[in-house]
Amino acid sequence: MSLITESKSISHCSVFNYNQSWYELLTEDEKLLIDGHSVSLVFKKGETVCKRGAFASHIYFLEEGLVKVYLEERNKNLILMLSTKNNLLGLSAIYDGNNKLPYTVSTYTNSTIRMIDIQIFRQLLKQNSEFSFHIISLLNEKTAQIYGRFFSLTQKQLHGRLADILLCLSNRIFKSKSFELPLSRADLGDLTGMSTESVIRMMKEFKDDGLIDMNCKSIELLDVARLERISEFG
Amino acid sequence: MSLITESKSISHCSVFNYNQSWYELLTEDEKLLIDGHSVSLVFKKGETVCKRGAFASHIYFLEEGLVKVYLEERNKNLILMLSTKNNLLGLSAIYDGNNKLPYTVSTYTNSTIRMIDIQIFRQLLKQNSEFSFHIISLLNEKTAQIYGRFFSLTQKQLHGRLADILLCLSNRIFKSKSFELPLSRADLGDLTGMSTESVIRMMKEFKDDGLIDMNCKSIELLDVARLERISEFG
DNA sequence: GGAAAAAACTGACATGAAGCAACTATTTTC
DNA sequence: GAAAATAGTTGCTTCATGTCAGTTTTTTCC
Repeated sequence: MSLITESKSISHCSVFNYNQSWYELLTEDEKLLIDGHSVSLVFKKGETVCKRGAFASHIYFLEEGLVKVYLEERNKNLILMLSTKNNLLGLSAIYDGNNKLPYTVSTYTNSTIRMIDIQIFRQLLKQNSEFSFHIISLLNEKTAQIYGRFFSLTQKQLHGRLADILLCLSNRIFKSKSFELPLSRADLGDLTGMSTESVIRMMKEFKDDGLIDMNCKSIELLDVARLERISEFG
Repeated sequence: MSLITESKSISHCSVFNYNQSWYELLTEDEKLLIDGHSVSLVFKKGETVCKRGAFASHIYFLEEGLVKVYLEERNKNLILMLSTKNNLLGLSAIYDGNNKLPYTVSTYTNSTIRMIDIQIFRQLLKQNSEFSFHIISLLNEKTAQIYGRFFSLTQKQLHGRLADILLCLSNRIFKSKSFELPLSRADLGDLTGMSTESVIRMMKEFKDDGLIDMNCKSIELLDVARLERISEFG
């Protein structure tokens, strides 16, 4: 067997969707510690969970809902990823020296978020290496996804980027070819690095070409194979 | 004191430059294990150290030299980061399920790289939580940097992106306002997401504006304050 | 040390994609 | 349930940036 595998094209997806097995790696005592130092809060649609630059006081576990993780500066936004339930957020704030949040998180739908004391989380990482190994694994999976999006947004043009995001929404978030979009066109722009107007124009073009069907917020992918080709050839 | 700090602008740097303190966190036995399961190799300028898609067999510790970490696909390249000595590479390959390298690494200068058996490295991560905590910290620092570049390349235009990379080279790699560039203009393009021709034009513009002095491979930053302003305002 | 290859540069040109302005549709709010 | 705000849409214009084709300079290597 060759050491080099067929070079699969670079994945471009923006969703992170992990299971909660991290919790199962903790001992009973450690679980109690987490339980005793966390609270579950409900955020309404559109609320900000945490803000880039703030001191990181918690790790966030998204129990229910849909959120965006993004960077904002001078009316320019870049959505780093979308996250669905059972996903840990704020892990990136764990590093020596700096303990500020590197991104802002806000909700698309009403969301339930367990806020875990970051000191406790740190302590568990330092004492339970099975747990910290799992977290490393998790961070690396996220990083690989970010790399894919980085490539998509910097190397492909509008068609490819829009195809990427539509496929991603269908495959990873809604797990169906037709779905109701909770994001605005402006959000799709922040996700694909294009202007709102271009999102609209490009989506209309896709509709005219029979790639998708679309009626305001409801979207259906009609020709996935062709979308994948568009995604691949940029 | 406010919980929210002044929102410092998003860092955009592409270099990673850590010390080797990870090694000091190992016990004597563990150090011996690493020593016994690693070899130090010399790569010549321009050689490929590892290739995206290959099964990850090693963690790479750059003892000396300068390398680029990048994605390539269909004659499109994106340099994710540059790395100088005392830096671990290939950590991103450590995740459950998938163990393929997410990027390609090649050298700019003759480089000495210690290749550490990835299974041993994994084992140490699983048994020494101080060590794995440090690796988490390290991964997160890298991720924060990638976010900054992601923002730079997707939200700024050419002036800003070029200013970013020049400042980065000066501050983080060469630690001097004047330096001999080991990268080609095409590499600067892959680093900033612009075409080679645009790199050349933009650098000439910077030279004409008195921001930098430049003579082929040797570059000197003349007006750092103005470059920083250009970086900030995109 | 000189030929060949690679990298750097230049100008003309084409175009992808953003910005703007105006208008409509939909949602929120009191 | 009307008014206000927000989101979606369209055509037009502009400009930033890539592409191409050609020249010059630098580097590589027998």
